[in-house]
Amino acid sequence: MIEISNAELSVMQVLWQRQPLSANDVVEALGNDKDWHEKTVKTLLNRLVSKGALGFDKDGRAYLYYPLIAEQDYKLEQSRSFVERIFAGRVAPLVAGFASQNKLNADDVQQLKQLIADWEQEQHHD
Amino acid sequence: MIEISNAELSVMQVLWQRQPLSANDVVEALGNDKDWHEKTVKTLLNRLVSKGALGFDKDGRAYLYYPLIAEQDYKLEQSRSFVERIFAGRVAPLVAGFASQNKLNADDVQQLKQLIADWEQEQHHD
DNA sequence: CCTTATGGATTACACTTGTAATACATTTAA
DNA sequence: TTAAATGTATTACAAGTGTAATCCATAAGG
Repeated sequence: MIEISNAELSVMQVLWQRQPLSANDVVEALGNDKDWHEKTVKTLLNRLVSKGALGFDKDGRAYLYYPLIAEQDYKLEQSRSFVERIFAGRVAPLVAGFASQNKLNADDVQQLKQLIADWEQEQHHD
Repeated sequence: MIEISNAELSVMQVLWQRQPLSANDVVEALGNDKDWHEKTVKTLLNRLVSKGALGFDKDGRAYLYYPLIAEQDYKLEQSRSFVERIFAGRVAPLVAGFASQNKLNADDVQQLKQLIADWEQEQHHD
């Protein structure tokens, strides 16, 4: 899988939200969170293109960038490898950590319950 | 928080399991999984000491290394920052990803249910 | 005692990453 | 029509990382 660095990820997030975008659009979209020079963002765009994470179409002189890898795929793979690395592949201990730090709210718990219900439903089908 | 690289983390895991250990013990313990030269492991030990992640006592000529940061603390912090970076701080979507890939087993679900039960119990106390 | 092996310390070196600056080719404005 | 602005491409440069090799002191073996 393509390696995307932290800084690059921020750029990907923008383009996962809205695409295609010109370099300037991306710079602007990042403006709120990041304090990056325009040149920095362009470097990141370039690197992402080199890595095959972004593609672009030409729009006159400018480029319009779009993601070549799906957000879902990327996040799944990252989760898998993170949980593998840190928790030997088990996700429950990670959630336990959140729980222990009071980082779970009612929404999270609601969603988790739903996931569990779905999972159990699934088991019955087998 | 101290930054620990991937390779360094493998060394930490060994010492979190058993401590203190000599450099050679660590090399040996890693032997199964990693195909690292002894010199490589010693470099990693050195870097971890520089970073303040490991300490050591002298045992004659050799050093006996031990962790200076707690496994729990480290993993909590890593989880927090990972989930922040990838899932905007919400843990449920991560679990959903695992669910969608059939990466949840009965054990995981059992543990999650328990966590939820504990969480709900906690709410009542407030 | 002298040589060799062994432990840690220092050095190496290419690649990635964060963070731009500079160069170069065109548009566009004056 | 010429200078300034603007887009991309190339170059920069230090810090971190993976992966060792070399150096140096000393302990241990012969």
